Amino acid sequence: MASRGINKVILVGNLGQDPEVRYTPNGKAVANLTLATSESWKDQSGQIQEKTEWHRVSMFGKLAEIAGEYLKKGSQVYVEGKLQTRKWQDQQGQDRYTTEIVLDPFNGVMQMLGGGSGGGNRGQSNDGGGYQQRAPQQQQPQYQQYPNQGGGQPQQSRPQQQSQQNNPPMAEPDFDFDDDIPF
Amino acid sequence: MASRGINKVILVGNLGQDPEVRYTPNGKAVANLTLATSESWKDQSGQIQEKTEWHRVSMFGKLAEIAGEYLKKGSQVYVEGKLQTRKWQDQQGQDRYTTEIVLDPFNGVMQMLGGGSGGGNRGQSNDGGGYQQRAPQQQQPQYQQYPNQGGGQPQQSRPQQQSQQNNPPMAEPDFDFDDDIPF
Amino acid sequence: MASRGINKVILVGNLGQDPEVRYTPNGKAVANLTLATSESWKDQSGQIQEKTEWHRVSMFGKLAEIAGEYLKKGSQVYVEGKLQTRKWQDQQGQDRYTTEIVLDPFNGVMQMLGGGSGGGNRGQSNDGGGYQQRAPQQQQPQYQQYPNQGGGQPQQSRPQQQSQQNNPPMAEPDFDFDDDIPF
Amino acid sequence: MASRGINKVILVGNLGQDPEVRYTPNGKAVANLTLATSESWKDQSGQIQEKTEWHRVSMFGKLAEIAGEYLKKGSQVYVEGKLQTRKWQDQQGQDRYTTEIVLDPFNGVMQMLGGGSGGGNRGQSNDGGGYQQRAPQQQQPQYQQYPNQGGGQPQQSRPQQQSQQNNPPMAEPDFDFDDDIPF
DNA sequence: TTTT
DNA sequence: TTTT
Repeated sequence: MASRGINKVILVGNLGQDPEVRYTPNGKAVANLTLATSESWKDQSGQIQEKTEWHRVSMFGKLAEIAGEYLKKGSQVYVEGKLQTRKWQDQQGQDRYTTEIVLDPFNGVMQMLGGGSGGGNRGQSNDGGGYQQRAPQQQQPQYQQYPNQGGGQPQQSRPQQQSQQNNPPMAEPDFDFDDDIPF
Repeated sequence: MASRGINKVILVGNLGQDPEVRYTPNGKAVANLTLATSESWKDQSGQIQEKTEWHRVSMFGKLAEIAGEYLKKGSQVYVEGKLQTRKWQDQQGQDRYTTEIVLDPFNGVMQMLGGGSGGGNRGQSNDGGGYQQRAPQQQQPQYQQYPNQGGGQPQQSRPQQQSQQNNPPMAEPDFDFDDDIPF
Repeated sequence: MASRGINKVILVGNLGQDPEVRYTPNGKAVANLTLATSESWKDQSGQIQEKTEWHRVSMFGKLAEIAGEYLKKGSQVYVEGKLQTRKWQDQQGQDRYTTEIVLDPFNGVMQMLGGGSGGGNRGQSNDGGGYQQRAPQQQQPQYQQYPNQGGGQPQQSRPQQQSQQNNPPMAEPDFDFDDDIPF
Repeated sequence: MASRGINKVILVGNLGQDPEVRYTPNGKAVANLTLATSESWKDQSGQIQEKTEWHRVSMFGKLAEIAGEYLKKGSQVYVEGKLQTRKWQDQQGQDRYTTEIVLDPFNGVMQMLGGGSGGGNRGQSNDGGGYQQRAPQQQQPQYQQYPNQGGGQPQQSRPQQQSQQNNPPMAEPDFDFDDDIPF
């Protein structure tokens, strides 16, 4: 993975809702987080102002499973990834663009914050909670992209469904992401 | 400027075109850069693939002036700022969202890269070229937001014009940004 | 503050001990934190290995006061600053070098993590806990460096004392840092 | 590679000298860079002050080879790695500590800046110059640490030599780093 | 020791 | 639309 340029996003924020985790036909997890970061300052009249920024964060595979298992609404988390803008069509067939923070296996870092009793873990299962997870590296690149499954399984046709509505379709990985890869 | 959360973007890339610099009625500069970062990798068949990501970068005041003076199409630049998503209406009155990297006086860093003959400077004027510019800090907060000018000068009505088309309006600062502040 | 180059450190870790806070003759706070970050991995025999890295973090003024008030041993914190290596003499008069992460008013960010009941606050005083503090900007540069006090107060001769021992002297700010500056 | 904490350093600077590249008995490259970052500002009397910070940067394997081939004194480079402090003994047997920025296969990023004629490449060989190199991921962890070679080749006894002098020994990787790994 |  |  060479590149000309650096594309890095670092966020520390709280989840606005439980992670959305979906599975590809091959059983790979894809998680979307909605993360809030906020700034507050005193305005000219001395009033405290606050502004919250919401971020869409996407991750895949093992990271997505960990997110689904340990994060919930309100959890505080550190994420590091790259900016990616995707084009999609809304109901009217118009082009729309959505920018997300994507954690891929080469740049993605996620760390749950506030370990101990104050941590952001779901339920009691605290094992591994509070541990950063670097996106596991892809060991042996596979020869099939996730969206173009050749097999006979019925496609879940996720993209098509979503392109009919006014919300962007779920992020898709731009790297190999296949059943046989152990993450 | 307290905050709950970290919202940081770091990019190193090349400008896709000369910076767009506009001026507010009060004479303050606003610059928009279009920055490319690209990744390349070998795909499964051994072919080299390349993917370019385009980023909108906005800066204000002195930083914007420096960008306008020293950067041009092709310039390589380091920028550090925050993610910000703005809502606007397109011609059809539909809500649209645009995500930008905003360099404000508290977090913004810009540095021109590749000094010397290979630098990204426009023309011969090299004074200060190749120098990083931290967004100058606001010394004395002023009492008027940039968009709500009270004076008698004719507004340049930039937002309105742009909300009639299908491109997002220019970014506006979310901090004080007034004539009397020396940046 | 122009610069040629970027010098940025981002840490998320836990304090190994309560912050050390000292005061200059002018009453300005200087805080030193000892921050642990650790990595764990499976070694070749499948054993889990862990390695902890310890970092010295220095901050000044308001940030130092906040650290002293809200952080304690074990607190989890995000810090962003710059790398700085200082030279000092040990008891034998030999040159020694110590590298620290310095949070100055232009680049420093500190954010307490794990808000709520799990937060890292000392005692009950939770006001402001869990809030990031950007190093306050210096409003009006003053004309006296912290170490060269002209007044009649007895110098606390901190550096001299410490240069007699085998521990590095406390970090000193490399920016204006004077009584009249409101931070 | 899980971790509790974030340990990240991002530098953009110029090399103070050509990279030092050495080879382990197994033929793996280890490179040390000396990187300058500088800040300049106007002091109280209006004089421009400048302060340069020097950083030791260590990298291994393929990254080290690229550094040795394409970087030279004066080259501008982006590096991203982690902070690591190593303990060593000087001639007098006293403990000394040296802090470095280490680019390991999991976090290391290096990008040569200032492509084109102003680039920092050595000689004419420009192939691949100006390309970022992420530290290649270790595909198959091997069972022998670099310093503990079992084979019959004569050790180059690098550490011992250096521990006799007052300069720190060369950095050593804290991860598997063996002949059979293709980087 | 670099760079501007 | 950039860059290599």
